Amino acid sequence: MSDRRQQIIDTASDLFASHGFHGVSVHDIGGACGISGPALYKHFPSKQALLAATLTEISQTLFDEGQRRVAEAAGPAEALEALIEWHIDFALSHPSRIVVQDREWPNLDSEARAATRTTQLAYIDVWVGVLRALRPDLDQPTARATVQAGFGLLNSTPHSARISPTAMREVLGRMAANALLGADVRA
Amino acid sequence: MSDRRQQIIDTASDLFASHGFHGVSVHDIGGACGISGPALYKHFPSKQALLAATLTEISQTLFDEGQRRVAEAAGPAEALEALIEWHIDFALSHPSRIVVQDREWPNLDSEARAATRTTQLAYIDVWVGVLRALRPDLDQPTARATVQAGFGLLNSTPHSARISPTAMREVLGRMAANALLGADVRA
DNA sequence: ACTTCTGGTTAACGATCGTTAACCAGAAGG
DNA sequence: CCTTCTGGTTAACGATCGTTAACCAGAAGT
Repeated sequence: MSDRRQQIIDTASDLFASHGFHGVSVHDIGGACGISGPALYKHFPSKQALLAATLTEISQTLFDEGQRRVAEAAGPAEALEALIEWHIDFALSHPSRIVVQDREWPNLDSEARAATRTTQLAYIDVWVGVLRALRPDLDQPTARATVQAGFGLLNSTPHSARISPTAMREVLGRMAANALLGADVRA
Repeated sequence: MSDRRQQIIDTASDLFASHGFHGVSVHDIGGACGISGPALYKHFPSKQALLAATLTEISQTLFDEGQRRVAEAAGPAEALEALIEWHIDFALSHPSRIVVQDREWPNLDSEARAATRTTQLAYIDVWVGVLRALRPDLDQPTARATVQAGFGLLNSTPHSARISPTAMREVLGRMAANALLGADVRA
């Protein structure tokens, strides 16, 4: 079964992150999996479908686990803390997924793009719900923009400098909490 | 003279942002400029060189103006405020440049990549200098990671824009200041 | 034991890409 | 008036790409 399928997704994710969707050939992907070229078509109907599988897997994982952690949290403050920790953990342990997710979605055909967009929006709205419980002053569009800026902050990890994962976790967690919750430090 | 050259850079920047470097052909770029295909080679020696010109222009602009605004500022707090405002203005008015800058640099050859990396690092260090004046507790690697996370936050604009530019400016400015300066709101 | 299914292989096709070549209209300069 | 330079054109080349076709070894099913 699809031990292979998952291996292909993992491998392709790394390659897409490094060179971009159009910068990687099916021959490259197959080769990195120990098989070659057209063998991919035994697992995916096209190269685009492989990208689509990668992207939907990511957004589904983020959404499912995010929702789970919110449901388990004692209150909105704990929920936000749990979301931040979850997103940081995912971004630190799967940097190439993060890169692919916000770099390659224009390369999807319109149906796959709509599908992942829906799941991404659902994930955003998990955050928005928690955030608005803590900051009722924010209307929904503003809360969405705020959350998306928070993602930009957290997703900067793969591009960023060399400090230890532990230190990075601390830096990002503090920055995200301050960005999302803080009263204006400027007068 | 190179009215055309600049037009090509501007046009290519938009196309690269929409479809990725390898997703756009020289025929596409030329066509969008009203000329066609190989005419580009009268202005740039290769497609990669066009991308390199785009990226160096962006990083140089960010660095030059950033440095200028810091030099004109009355103190570190005003300098940081000026940097935030400058970066937001640039990101809001040139979203495709922002996208291209942090998406396409793996597609450069190694010398061009090194060159733009140097300028980007210089821009980061402008921020780092200002930030460490305000937060002497941060060592340099941590300050760099902090600044880069701040860029991630500010650079999220192109992926987000569903509120007015004015509102976005306010949201991002507040979030960035809190992320960079705020004392930990958790405790 | 025979058939079917699964997941590979290599070869080949048509399309498209970046790039070069050959050519040319018009402005600039002497 | 002749030459040179500038910035275009179209045609063509070789490489590479995604995809399909044809084939095949081995496991599984009956």
